[in-house]
Amino acid sequence: MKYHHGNLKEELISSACKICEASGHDHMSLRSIAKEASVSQTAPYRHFKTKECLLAEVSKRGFEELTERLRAATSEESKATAKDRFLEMGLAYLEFGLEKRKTYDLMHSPVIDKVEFPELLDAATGAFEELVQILKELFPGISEDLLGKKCIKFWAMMHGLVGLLDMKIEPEIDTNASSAMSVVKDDFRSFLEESLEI
Amino acid sequence: MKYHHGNLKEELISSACKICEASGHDHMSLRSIAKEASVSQTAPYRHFKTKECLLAEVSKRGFEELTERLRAATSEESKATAKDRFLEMGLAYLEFGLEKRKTYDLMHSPVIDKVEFPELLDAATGAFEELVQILKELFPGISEDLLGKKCIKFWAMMHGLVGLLDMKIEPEIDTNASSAMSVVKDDFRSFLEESLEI
DNA sequence: TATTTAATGTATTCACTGTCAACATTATTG
DNA sequence: CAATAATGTTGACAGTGAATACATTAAATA
Repeated sequence: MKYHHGNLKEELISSACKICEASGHDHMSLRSIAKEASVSQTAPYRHFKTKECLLAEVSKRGFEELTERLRAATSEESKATAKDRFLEMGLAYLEFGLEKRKTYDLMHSPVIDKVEFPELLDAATGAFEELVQILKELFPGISEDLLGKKCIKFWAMMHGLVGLLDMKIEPEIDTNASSAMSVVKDDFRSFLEESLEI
Repeated sequence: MKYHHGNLKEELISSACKICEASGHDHMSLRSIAKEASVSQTAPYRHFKTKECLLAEVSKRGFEELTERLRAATSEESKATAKDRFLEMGLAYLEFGLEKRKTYDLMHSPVIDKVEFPELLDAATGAFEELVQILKELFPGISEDLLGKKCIKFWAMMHGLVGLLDMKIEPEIDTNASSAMSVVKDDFRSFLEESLEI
């Protein structure tokens, strides 16, 4: 058992990611993270000025993974049409939001002020940029103005949908057909397609 | 200074609401709430089994106010068309989300599991029902299936938009015209109108 | 009305948290 | 090889949610 860990920073981050996805970001304590990395409770302070900095890093990793998934979904290698790749992107966004629900929460939690973490903001913007790119391809020559609207519309719908899928607020209408989940499962394509129009 | 407060439960809730909107739900401590109500730090436990129960109450009040605002916006007294009242509702939702941002965060925070608080879930569903009603009026005889889709689409867009307006994730396109805020200010009506189509 | 009983508020304590300062060990470098 | 920087540990502090035992008052009952 050597005194110096060697790669503690990385290990702390991955421990934090693990705990986050397992228990949610409000159950992430520095002590538990340190314990997970088999290190003393104050060791993290050699690598992160504050707990928030570590959380910001976890959040950043989340956005990076999201970006990666969105990029993969819209990869031109698939030789699908731009529209199909756009639809794949919507699905990828939702899948990420549902698979990594707790991380997704952290990424959008107000406990981390993105303004204080430029790299986090960059990572978040990077994910957004994937959307901008595919929409530019889908609508060649589109005005910046209209492009912005389409982006926001799509992003808001996706973000809102992920939120709804967990809230279980459902109207008192036919609970089977009307659940948010059913929209995703049965009609997500048309749901998304429609979002292209403005 | 009498020993028994008389109306402590209510005062605790309003103190909690105050602190929530002032500092955000992750800065709400039972001690600060109790202090705000000029009472000992364990007094809240006579009225709330756990802190989460108090937070749930604050969240519930939030949904009730939202419901009230949505109802007012769609009130038939205005004699406006159903469509106009629907648009007013969208605006009211956004206004609530922006004015009471921190409370809105609590209302959608995963720290409160709505399944454990039926009354909270009812309050949340109540707000949703306002949307269901106006859409039923707007589309007489609409199928339950389609109604559900329209509801979810609107709700997701509104929820997503409120989230985006605070995140400040903006694409690297014209930052003035493309900001989420500008969509709200300049084109919210058409943005919303379009959301009616499916 | 008198007395019992339930409701409500307090004081004390506990384990846990983020953070800090002081110290120990190891790696780096002149 | 010695000095110094980097990295990890120990122990402490104030603030947190929560539980317990106790104090005070309101309500119910005889």
